Amino acid sequence: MIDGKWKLPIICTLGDQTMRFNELKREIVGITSMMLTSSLKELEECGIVHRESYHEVPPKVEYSLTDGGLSLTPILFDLGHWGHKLNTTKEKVNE
Amino acid sequence: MIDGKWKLPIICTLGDQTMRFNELKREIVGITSMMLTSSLKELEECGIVHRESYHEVPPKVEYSLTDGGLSLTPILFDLGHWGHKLNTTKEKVNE
DNA sequence: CAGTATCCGGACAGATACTG
DNA sequence: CAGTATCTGTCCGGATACTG
Repeated sequence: MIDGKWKLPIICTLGDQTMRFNELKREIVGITSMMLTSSLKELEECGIVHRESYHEVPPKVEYSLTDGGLSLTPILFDLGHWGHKLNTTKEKVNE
Repeated sequence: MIDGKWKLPIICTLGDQTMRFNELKREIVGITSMMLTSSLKELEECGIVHRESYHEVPPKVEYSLTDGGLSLTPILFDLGHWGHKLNTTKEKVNE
């Protein structure tokens, strides 16, 4: 569901903010327009990301997490903690 | 870290049990020896899975989750719950 | 029983160039 | 600004056959 290399970085970067396309692109180092576009589209289809498009010139599109997406972040936070703890434990063993 | 198609199924199947190679292979539908071997090896290197090998004939190898691996399961459980809730919400919207 | 060796196809990430 | 189109290479997963 959140597969692909960039979904997690996007969700974490977005957090509780509302960001525009190029803001995200600048924040997420190494991502290309293509990857960002396709990842955002999939996240939107999953109901994780909300997309607000203003039909203006120049175009303006804002992305934010839906409630569903927001409810994922604490779990991701736990997961991050778990990964960190696991690594420090491993380092201790290696010493 | 837990990428690849089979890591999660393996962790979930293992749970708090100790299982042998072919037990896992039988339980996890569709997995091949290769995938199971390589996934188990990576999980072992991450410190998630413990491997106990008895040098007998016929060979006997038992796999179980380490404490680190066990501490992951509740998070995975939350994640599963989250995914489920997200889907049911989406279905409601589609109705 | 518990793997290893080898080959193969397809999906995906990335680079580049272009557009409304 | 916010994307799309196209091409390309790589790597992962899968099938099959073999082994201590």
